[in-house]
Amino acid sequence: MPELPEVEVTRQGLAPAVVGQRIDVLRLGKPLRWPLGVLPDELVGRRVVALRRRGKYILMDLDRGLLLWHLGMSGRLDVGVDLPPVGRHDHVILCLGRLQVRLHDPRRFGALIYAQQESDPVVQKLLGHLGVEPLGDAFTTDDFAHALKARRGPIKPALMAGDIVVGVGNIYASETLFRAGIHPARRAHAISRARMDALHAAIRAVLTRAIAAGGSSLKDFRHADGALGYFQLETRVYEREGLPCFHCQTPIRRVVQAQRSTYYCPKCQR
DNA sequence: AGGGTGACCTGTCGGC
DNA sequence: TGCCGACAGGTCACCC
Repeated sequence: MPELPEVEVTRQGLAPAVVGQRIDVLRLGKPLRWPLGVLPDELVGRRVVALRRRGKYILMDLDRGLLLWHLGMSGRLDVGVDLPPVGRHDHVILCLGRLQVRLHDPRRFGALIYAQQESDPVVQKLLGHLGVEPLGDAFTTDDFAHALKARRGPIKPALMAGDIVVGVGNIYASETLFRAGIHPARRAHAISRARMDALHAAIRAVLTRAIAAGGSSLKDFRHADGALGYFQLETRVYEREGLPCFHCQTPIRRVVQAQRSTYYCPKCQR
């Protein structure tokens, strides 16, 4: 579910509540994608120092070590002092004083991992191969064009792979390609430099706008405080198969690429 | 090395 | 109503 905007909105909502707080209890429910890597009891007493984001991971820095959170496809973090009773899909419960943080994840593709430091092999295995942050200064048009030139496959899976640029998942890949007027099956290296630049700009614009809208709440996603995101009201092609393109009225098409649905306008995108 | 595929897990929805 | 397949925001290991 959560792509970069949803993870960033989650981080922003969680940070003011948990930074400076001390972990009193950590309870684990059904197993997630990977084991925690430490006994929960050993984390008791540690203090949350900062919350960062790298791609779709949330890095929770503790006064000793760090916790790496991932929301998978269906995960969300709920935070509050008065949350409803624990449900069957609340697989991690973190108590910080009266405050609770819960990882709610029906499909359990999410993860919570502990490491002593960011340079640990466990962390590097997950983060080491990631591309640049799309909203940072390191995401330049020159580097982006250079990386795309080295890809012979279709642009949409290349965009989602995460080794060129992070955070663009299935919704935002379709949306950014629509806004840049690029057909999702176009070979990456064959896109003109001008259109690569347009895609670069679209990635920044769409992700920035999606964060401002609070992310996309399709099924499970909610902010840490339970609020919904509204970017799904602004999508132009995603899940709009057969509906008229907002620009030219041509019916939006759905195709499958690398086993994921792709939505595009056959007239506006070439 | 890039790119495709299956796997992980649970829930929902549409068709018969 | 019940069953069955398709599909859902991610990403890893594995194959060529």
